[in-house]
Amino acid sequence: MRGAEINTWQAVQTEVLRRIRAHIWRPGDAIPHEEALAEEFGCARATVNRALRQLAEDGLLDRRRKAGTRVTLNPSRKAKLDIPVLRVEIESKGMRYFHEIVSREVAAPPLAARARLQAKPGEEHLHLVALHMGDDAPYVYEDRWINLAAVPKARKVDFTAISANEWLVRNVPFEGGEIAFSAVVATKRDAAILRCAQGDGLMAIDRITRRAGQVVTAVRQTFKPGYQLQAQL
Amino acid sequence: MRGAEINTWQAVQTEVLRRIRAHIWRPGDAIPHEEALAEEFGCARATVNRALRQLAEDGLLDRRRKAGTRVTLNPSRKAKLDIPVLRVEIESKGMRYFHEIVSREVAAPPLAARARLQAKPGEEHLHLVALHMGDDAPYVYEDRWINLAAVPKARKVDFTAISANEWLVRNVPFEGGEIAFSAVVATKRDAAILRCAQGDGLMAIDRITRRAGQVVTAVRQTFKPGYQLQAQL
DNA sequence: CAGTGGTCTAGACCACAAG
DNA sequence: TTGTGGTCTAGACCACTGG
Repeated sequence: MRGAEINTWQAVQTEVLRRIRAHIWRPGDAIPHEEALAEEFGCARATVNRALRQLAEDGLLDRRRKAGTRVTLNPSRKAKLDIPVLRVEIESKGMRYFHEIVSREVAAPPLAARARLQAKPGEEHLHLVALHMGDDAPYVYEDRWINLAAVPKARKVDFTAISANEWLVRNVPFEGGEIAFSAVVATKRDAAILRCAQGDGLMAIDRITRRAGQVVTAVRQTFKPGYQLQAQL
Repeated sequence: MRGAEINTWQAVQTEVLRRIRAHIWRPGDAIPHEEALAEEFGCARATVNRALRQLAEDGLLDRRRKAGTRVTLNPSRKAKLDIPVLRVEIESKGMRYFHEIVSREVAAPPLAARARLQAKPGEEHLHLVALHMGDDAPYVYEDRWINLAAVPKARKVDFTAISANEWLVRNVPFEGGEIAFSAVVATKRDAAILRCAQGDGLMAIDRITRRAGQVVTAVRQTFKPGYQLQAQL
């Protein structure tokens, strides 16, 4: 007899995965088309489509109209990173969250920052330096520019009551942006603010958030020594 | 007259997104149920479902049976990272790829590595240290343990012809794993291998890959100074 | 218990791209 | 040109969970 019927998309996906892992279908091979699989499994084509579509999104299959479906040759491992609001991240580790504003000014950004902000010379931005603490120890320190032309309301917000990140997330729906991770060496200033040693290796995250073609905010967050960013494969 | 009909799942998604961004539906609010939206948009419920399901996967909506659909209160920004095979990454930057084996031995891993490998004392593993080059300059240096109990074939593979990563991806279908990013300071040894200065800040990636409950391989990759990991939000 | 999302089906038409 | 995936529909039943 045949095994249990394969008539849910998860079951189809599991079976297809099994065949890929068992090398019944090898990297680069074409697999049967949806209609054929639907007939074999005894389910609707939409069910097969749902299963294969997700495997394609996960990078295990390559699908093209007319060309059919193939097992990906060079599967790039995809990691999904959650970048939570810092308060949530710190509190989820069981620590008490607190943050303080180190400095706040309205000014025209210097040349280096202007490029990232797509700002014209002399255009005023809000410049915030803030420190996020977990259990009274520095956790991350951020240097942020907020485009007042895009977010005029920000000029009057009390960012000691709510962090800039959190306020922006809640009040300025963003449409996209870029994020980059790099490793830096703690400068004397970094060390003083984060209470670490000069020369420590620190993780830095640079983010740019856009809306309607404008840059809403650009921020560099510098994490305490030993910080790890984790994800599942 | 009404605008163009909303009868593709992308159009539904766009319209829902617009309402979230325009704060017509605010964070924490419940939105109409699928059937109501389907009627409003003049499309099938399955179409609405497809649109909302993906928004939920992206973290913008919370959906629960009976409770309905709500706009997520603390949207964590999700970044999708592609971790390609290094050869592909380097070649995609227009550089010529080359790699060399620094050392290769079969040995029982030391205590520190044993934990990550879930290995018993005395269990033999393949220990590989390799250097990946882009245009004859060191790009990343990796220290890898391969579990020979899980992958006996690896013992005889010529890893000068194909990198361990690439061989494993093609020959040992993995089922999952963890990845962690951190910042380290270049040791004297790191500096010698990567041809950088001792004390430079370096990005390090630790990966563990599993299959059938076993650890297949654990690797630490240390990148050249200035390396950035980029992603879209 | 009953409301809501989750999924399946059978059929249809469309969009894209390989040959 | 034509095969293949992409999507929509209308209806149905199921699974979970809030009240």
